[in-house]
Amino acid sequence: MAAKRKSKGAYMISAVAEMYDIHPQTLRLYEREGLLQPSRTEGNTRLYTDEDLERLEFILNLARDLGVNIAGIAIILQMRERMEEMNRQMHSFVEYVRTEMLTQIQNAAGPQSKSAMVPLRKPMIVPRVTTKVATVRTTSAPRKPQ
Amino acid sequence: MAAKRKSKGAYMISAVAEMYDIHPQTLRLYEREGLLQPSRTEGNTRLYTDEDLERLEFILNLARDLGVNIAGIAIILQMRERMEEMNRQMHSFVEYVRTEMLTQIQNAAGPQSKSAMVPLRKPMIVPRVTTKVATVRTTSAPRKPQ
DNA sequence: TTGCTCCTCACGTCACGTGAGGTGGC
DNA sequence: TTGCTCCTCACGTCACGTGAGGTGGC
Repeated sequence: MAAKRKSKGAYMISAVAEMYDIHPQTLRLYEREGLLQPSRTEGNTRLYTDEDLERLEFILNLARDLGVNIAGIAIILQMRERMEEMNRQMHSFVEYVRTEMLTQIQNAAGPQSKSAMVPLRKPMIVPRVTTKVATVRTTSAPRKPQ
Repeated sequence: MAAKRKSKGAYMISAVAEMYDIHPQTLRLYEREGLLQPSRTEGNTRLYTDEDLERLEFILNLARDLGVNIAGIAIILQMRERMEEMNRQMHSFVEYVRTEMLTQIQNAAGPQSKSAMVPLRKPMIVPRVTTKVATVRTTSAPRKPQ
């Protein structure tokens, strides 16, 4: 359940704290532990972009709902990035194959024999992938807010 | 650093505890929390297979060296399985493309025109992927053994 | 000045690991 | 019997979240 927010904004710590019902010290803690890197104004005040907030939502989902500690969140964030990168590579590979295959076939057949092209033996199956974090089967209850 | 162990074994809890310098109660805790599912003898004694031990090593790496709590380990194990599945799909897709492409080109060209085949415009780049858990940039120190 | 920001220090609570204690089967 | 197993209960320690307290700039 993402909190509503305008796009292209930049928020000071108290605004973010209110939006997500989180203590400002907790936001500073997450930064100190390397989970979030908001930019700063010249006066050293933290500024949270929409990208930071998307990341924060992910973090809060892990911390509050799933009870993951900070070390775990750091690793999960890394794995999420790795999976997104895999996804990008996969899709660009699929795209490459699609176009390159046509080119190859046309080259091989020559301009006069378009009718020689036949359908693929089986459909190309592009793996569907999500980087969302699912429910968990551990019995340890998430930490209650303190 | 994996501890040495014979393949195809099945180990009782005290053997595993000694091999990995871990308290038997901790092994029972990990099972209760859903991280490990060793089989049981008819007399209800836990039996750890090599597969269980491989999983245990992964768990201990996360818990001891990286300081991840149980909820985090559960999620990371899920993500690891998902990434391994992605890898399998990716490689089978690559294999499919390799063979299907040849078939297509040969079909299109007909038996008489093998020379019409040209090299691909650019090499096929198969994404390289690892499901290992890397070092972490959080500053929180792992829990000391107690 | 007011209301924000920054920071450090400290404390309460909970999860995790472990120890004790009692049971039962090979 | 011995030495393992099973289980539950309980405790010490640490991480996480939060509050207080003092500073400084718009």
